[in-house]
Amino acid sequence: MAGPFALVDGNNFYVSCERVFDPKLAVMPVGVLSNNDGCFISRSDELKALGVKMGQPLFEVRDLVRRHGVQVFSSNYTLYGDMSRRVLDCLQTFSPAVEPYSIDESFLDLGGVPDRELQDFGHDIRAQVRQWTGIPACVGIGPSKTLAKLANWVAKKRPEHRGVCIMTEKDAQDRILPLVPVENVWGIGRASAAKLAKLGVCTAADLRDMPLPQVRKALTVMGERIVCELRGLPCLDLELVPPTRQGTAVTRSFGHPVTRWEEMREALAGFAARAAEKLRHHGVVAGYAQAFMHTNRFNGGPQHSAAHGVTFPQATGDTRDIVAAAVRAGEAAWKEGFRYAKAGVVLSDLMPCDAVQSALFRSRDPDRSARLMAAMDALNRTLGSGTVRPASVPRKASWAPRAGNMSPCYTTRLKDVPEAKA
DNA sequence: TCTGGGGTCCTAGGACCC
DNA sequence: TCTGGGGTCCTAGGACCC
Repeated sequence: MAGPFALVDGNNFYVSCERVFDPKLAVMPVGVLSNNDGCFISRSDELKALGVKMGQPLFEVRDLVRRHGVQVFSSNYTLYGDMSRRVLDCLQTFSPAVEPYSIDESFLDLGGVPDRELQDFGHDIRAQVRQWTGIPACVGIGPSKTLAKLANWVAKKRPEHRGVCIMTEKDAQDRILPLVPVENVWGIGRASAAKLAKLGVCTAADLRDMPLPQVRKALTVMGERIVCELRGLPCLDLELVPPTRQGTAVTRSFGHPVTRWEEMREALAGFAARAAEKLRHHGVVAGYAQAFMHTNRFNGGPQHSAAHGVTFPQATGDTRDIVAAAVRAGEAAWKEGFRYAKAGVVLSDLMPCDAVQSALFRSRDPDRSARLMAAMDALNRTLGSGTVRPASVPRKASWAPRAGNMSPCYTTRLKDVPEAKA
């Protein structure tokens, strides 16, 4: 196990992406909404100061949004994904071992950087990410991933650190851990925090100092691992090769309630086609497909929630198989007379394409299928997604999620590239 | 009226087997 | 009337993450 580890995290990442391309947003309260323009999932500091919470529904704060001129964006994952890649390119110049952890966070192995240089190194990372991409970031450094995460949280919360917090030394840990509420430790959520509170464990330091058997009893093996990491004994290494995934899903809330099977069928077919693309992108096939749908659980109307699955005779990545299975499963789950708010297609039992067990009676020649899918993916990549699609998927979805204020794809679509006049 | 999406891991409990 | 024990596998559900 190497280390120390750094965690680099883009501040208010989606909001920062919007700000890079629209400088007048810099001093305004800005928020980015979840799909379907539902909840706030990224907030500028100004918006946080107005009291808008993470995950808060837009409709609850409409008044405040109007009064304060809050700039509200629909999420633009094409933009955020591309910005994320640029940040990653930048980080890779600082360490040969970088683990992208989420769209806005990466772990770096800083083995080989002398302790006394870590502070400057952290500031260099921050400055270069800012200069190359325009994204403000914070850096936390510690002997384990959990302590690096915790240091990053401190760097973000406490301005006196100027965006970089080093927790490699024991005395820094002893100083800082008592100040961090235990629910801010990576892996401790609401339920665990409530359990710990009953035991009088309130801070990261309290948790670190718990006897292991007691931790195990309260939080199982996960808790034990967290405590070891808090003590500076790394249990988690960088994951430099992404683990093979267990499943993949495409699910959406609808822009309006869906009441007709016809519309649901189109939606499921579209989700299935997209899920099949994701499979092929990862070089895997699926053995099982599930469709689910449910009504709006918030509105007190008649509720229905159902799921149905189909096992493939032979694991497949062929859009035609997956769409057919999803529609069949959906038909079994469908019940007339409800206002459906959301549906999805989940694929599981994934395995690498080359490990597929041949079915005794197969309906398709796998080589022909693979060639057809590759051709279709290539066309959709170059000519735009949805150019070639199953006949059951309409060009424009009637149930499409709301996206009232989407920013341009500044970095990935030629007509959206910003113009500069010199 | 309006409340996201996509993952991972662990555990408990039932089915099944010898 | 008395009615085993221990293992595996699978699934559903909870908890957590961003």
